[in-house]
Amino acid sequence: MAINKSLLSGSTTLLILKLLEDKDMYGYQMIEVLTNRSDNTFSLKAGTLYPLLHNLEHQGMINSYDENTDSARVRKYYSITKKGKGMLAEKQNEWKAYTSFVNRILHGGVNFAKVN
Amino acid sequence: MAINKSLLSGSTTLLILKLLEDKDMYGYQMIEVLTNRSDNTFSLKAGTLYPLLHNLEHQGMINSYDENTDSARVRKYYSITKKGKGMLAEKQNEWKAYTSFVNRILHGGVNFAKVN
DNA sequence: TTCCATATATAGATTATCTACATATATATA
DNA sequence: TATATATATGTAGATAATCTATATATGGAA
Repeated sequence: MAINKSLLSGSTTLLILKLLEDKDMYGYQMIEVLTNRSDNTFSLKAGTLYPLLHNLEHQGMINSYDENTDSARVRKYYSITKKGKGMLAEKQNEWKAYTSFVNRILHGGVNFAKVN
Repeated sequence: MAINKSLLSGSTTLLILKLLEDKDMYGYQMIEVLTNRSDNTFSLKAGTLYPLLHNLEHQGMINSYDENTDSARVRKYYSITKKGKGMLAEKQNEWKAYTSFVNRILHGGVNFAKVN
């Protein structure tokens, strides 16, 4: 399997799809969850997330629906589609392959003995 | 520790510095080694590598010297500097922190129970 | 009422990587 | 011998992911 170059930077998509696999969420909530789960070391910026969500929806990976709470405020929830689940599986494999590769370089191991 | 955003895409620098920690190498050789170690799934492009090497040298992370073989061909070898080793240590920590975070999202675990 | 948190959105800048091209030598093959 | 392929380094311009900055609007707290 060739490693998709977009993964090198694009792990944000992987994270978003994974969150939505668990449950429907709205954008601001995703930012909060990711910040909390990383102990505040990682924070996805709103200016990164919203265009990404629009793009994923355009590609048919996720769907959106407005949820009217009792107040005037409207939250835009997203759900993952079947196609999106396929993309998630793919990106998870790529993530695993790429991190295995980098870790092999960083820590050596059986393949490190290979002649160069 | 806040995760340096440049790591999300910039793991190439980490790989290069790690290779040079082991031994001096020339550019084309780095490309070959990384390709081989990844079982041909990853290939760093020359157009990516050479500007990156020039940049790292400009920053004082690596030094270069020409090695004249008996033939007319000249290979440009690079060695890592003390400063470069510092950068390598930093980037290794960031790599570890970021991959731990993503893996926590992907696989759940103790911190997964946190309330959102 | 004023400030901060919540919530979504877009424009423009930055940066890493890519493709494509250029140059030159070494080696293998037709 | 000629020609293609591998080795080796380099730059220019394009693409894509993310960022900062800005805009808008509501809810709640000081």
